[in-house]
Amino acid sequence: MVSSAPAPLASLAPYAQVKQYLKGRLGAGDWPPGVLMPSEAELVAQFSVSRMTVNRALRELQAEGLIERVQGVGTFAAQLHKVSSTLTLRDLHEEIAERGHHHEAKVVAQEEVRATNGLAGQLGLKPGAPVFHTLIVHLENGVPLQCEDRYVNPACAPDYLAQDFAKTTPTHYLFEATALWRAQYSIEAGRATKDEAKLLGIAPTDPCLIIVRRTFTTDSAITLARLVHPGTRYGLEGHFTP
Amino acid sequence: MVSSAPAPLASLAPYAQVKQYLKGRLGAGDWPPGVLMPSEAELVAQFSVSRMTVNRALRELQAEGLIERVQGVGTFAAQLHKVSSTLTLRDLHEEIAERGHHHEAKVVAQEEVRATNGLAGQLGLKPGAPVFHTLIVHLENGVPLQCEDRYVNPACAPDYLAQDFAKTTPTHYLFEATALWRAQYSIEAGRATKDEAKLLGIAPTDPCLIIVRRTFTTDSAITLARLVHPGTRYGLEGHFTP
DNA sequence: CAGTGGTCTAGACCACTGA
DNA sequence: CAGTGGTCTAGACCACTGA
Repeated sequence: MVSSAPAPLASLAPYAQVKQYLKGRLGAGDWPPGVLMPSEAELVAQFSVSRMTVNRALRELQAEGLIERVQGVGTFAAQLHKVSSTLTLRDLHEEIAERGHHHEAKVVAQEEVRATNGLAGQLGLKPGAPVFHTLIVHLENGVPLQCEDRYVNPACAPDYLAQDFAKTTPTHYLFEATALWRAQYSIEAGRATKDEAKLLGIAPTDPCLIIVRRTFTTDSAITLARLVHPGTRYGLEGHFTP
Repeated sequence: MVSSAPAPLASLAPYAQVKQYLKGRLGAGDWPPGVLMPSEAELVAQFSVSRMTVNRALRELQAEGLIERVQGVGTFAAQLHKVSSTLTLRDLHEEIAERGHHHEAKVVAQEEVRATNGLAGQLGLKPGAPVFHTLIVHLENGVPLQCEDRYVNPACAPDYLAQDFAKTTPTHYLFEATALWRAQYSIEAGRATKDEAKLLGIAPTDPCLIIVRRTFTTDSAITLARLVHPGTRYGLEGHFTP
């Protein structure tokens, strides 16, 4: 916090000041990608702080992908070579509620079935083993937004079939009832099945955004869900800032 | 590293050991969401390390969204309430090359045009101002995979039109030539335009995954791109592990 | 060899919460 | 008030790289 340190913005923790300073100069293009940046020792001198403080700032910038550090060599401005952004797959009920809209869920099916070979493989069960199945249409202000076709491993949520999914979404219930630890998903454009199209009130040829998601505990698969959205009514958005 | 500390795995830094221990117990469900976890002081005693070391482990777990910390109160197991995953939008050329396939780009248009009102607004230019435009079809092993309709702010990349986009993708060129700082995107299912369908060799009614992406420097918009992919040939995948 | 980052320590002061 | 986390310091030892 000495005169040589630029703009010592009041009330910001020292490590955050160092971080902000570096981020600003990176954003201004003062260190083009791949270029050697000031060493910890130089920043220590410049800001008159301890090395741990500078180190924290640099470690966090590294975690954010803005810089690269090599032991024994130095710190480099990172190549921003990919735009990686956080895509959040959330509970649809929350999403709709946040928009101030009304969410309604129509439960089309809620039953126990026998796992087909493919399904058993996906959930890590034996073919023919009992599996819980729900088919639910979610509406936003009365308009069908998502058709949720879901299979659940009974071992992970034994009470699944006893829930009233007109009141709680399966996503929400499973978040509460199970120890989610891992998830896997794919996002595709495709067509709804005939039944799904009917439930969504769209033409069978209408493009749909289809998300297939599997979640796991530490050990086993919890659920497999196919989420079909009319392309004209639902999209994903995101942004990326370092 | 005392006998009371469980499994002091050799050759892992102390902060990483603490982190791994907590992560393991969280994954095992030993601390259900919302529950009070050991304090820093308790972990200091348990692992016989300094508080800064424990603090680093906890801070990183917090950054990963696994725990929540409240000053004056304590550390709590987080509600894993959303599955947020890193979605990486990459250079298509790299993506195809990584699959060991052959990438080819057909440049359909490469020109200077005048910005329409809408486009000018998106790029922060005046209506009627000159804008660079390219229309390129990307093929994977000869099969059309993406139709890339892109507008570029001339101020950010004055030499854009002089590039040979059969050899370098616009994405790659712009990564090198500009100081990308922010990006925004949407992902939708929709239909290609008639022209796009012809270029992609699909029926105009075929569902497509459409990504619209805008990138920015610190100050101004760099580029607006509409990326149209045949739904049967392209999808996004991701996973999430804490 | 000097310079780099990776990590740790044993203390410190502080703001905050809840009893 | 005692307990919590947020942060900082001034030192330390180490592994690593390149000259």
